[in-house]
Amino acid sequence: MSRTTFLNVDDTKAGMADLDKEKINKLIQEASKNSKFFKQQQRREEENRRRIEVKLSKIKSFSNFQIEQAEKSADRYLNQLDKTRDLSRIFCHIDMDAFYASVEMRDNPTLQHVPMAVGGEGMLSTSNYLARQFGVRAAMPGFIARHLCPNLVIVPCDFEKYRTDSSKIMKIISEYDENYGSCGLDEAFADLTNHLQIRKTLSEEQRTFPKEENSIQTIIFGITAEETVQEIRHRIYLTTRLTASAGIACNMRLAKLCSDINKPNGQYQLESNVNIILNFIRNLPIRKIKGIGKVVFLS
DNA sequence: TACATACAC
DNA sequence: TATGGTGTATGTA
Repeated sequence: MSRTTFLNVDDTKAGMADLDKEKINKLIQEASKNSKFFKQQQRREEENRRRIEVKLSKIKSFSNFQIEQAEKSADRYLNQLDKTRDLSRIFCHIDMDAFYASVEMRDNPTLQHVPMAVGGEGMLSTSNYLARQFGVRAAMPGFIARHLCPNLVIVPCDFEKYRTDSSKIMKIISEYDENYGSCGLDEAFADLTNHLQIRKTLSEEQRTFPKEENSIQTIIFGITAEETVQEIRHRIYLTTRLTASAGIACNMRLAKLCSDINKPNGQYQLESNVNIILNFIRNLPIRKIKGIGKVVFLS
């Protein structure tokens, strides 16, 4: 669940590809202007522009010699990092699809075919995919969301309920990596390397799960990382009736990037091959990298 | 070191 | 009419 800032709709997340961004941004501006918040943001933007100017003029003042030295030292550092590169492990990142919204839709089917969001009038936590079509997103105030989507249904947060589902999900993940790490209620990382070794010795029965809850039909999952993650997602669905997306790669950051690719209810594996990985990173929009937000992106 | 800012969920 | 709460990392005085 990411942040939408006051001026522009954040189109970097799933479900926002074909929106009329110009129209949405205009509506957001219309609803925001004259507010204290808006003026505060404008002041900060101005301050940031000034800081970027200072940086640029500093960059211009560097001599060719200084630039060469800096490049050399960067290369030395990169060389060092190259040596520490480890492609031998396999991580996965599990990311629940529109988590709070999905829980509410599961528990109240009348919400399933309407644009809805979870949160308060002051601030929304997340929205379902139908609402995202209107530009309604996490971290957007409810009253602005209503400008974008007058029929929006807003459901209050019920963290107790989300925590219950979350702990069921985390329990499943822990069976694949006892040292898994969670990130909020709807995300987790697991290092599957050890499990994949052990998995080779598991019987077919141990890799078999019912197709549906209480169904006699079953699915047998194979021993690859891809199939292991399918198994995890399937088990999460069996237990919670919620869908998850997942990414598989040789480290956590790459796995996280991969979980976004086939969202919702999909997964993507990045091959552990240096050239493939470098190519993947090269083609990445810079905003997708952890730590690069709106402000750093502009500078 | 303290305080502010940016970022993520 | 109106824009959260919490934690971490990083930059700056």
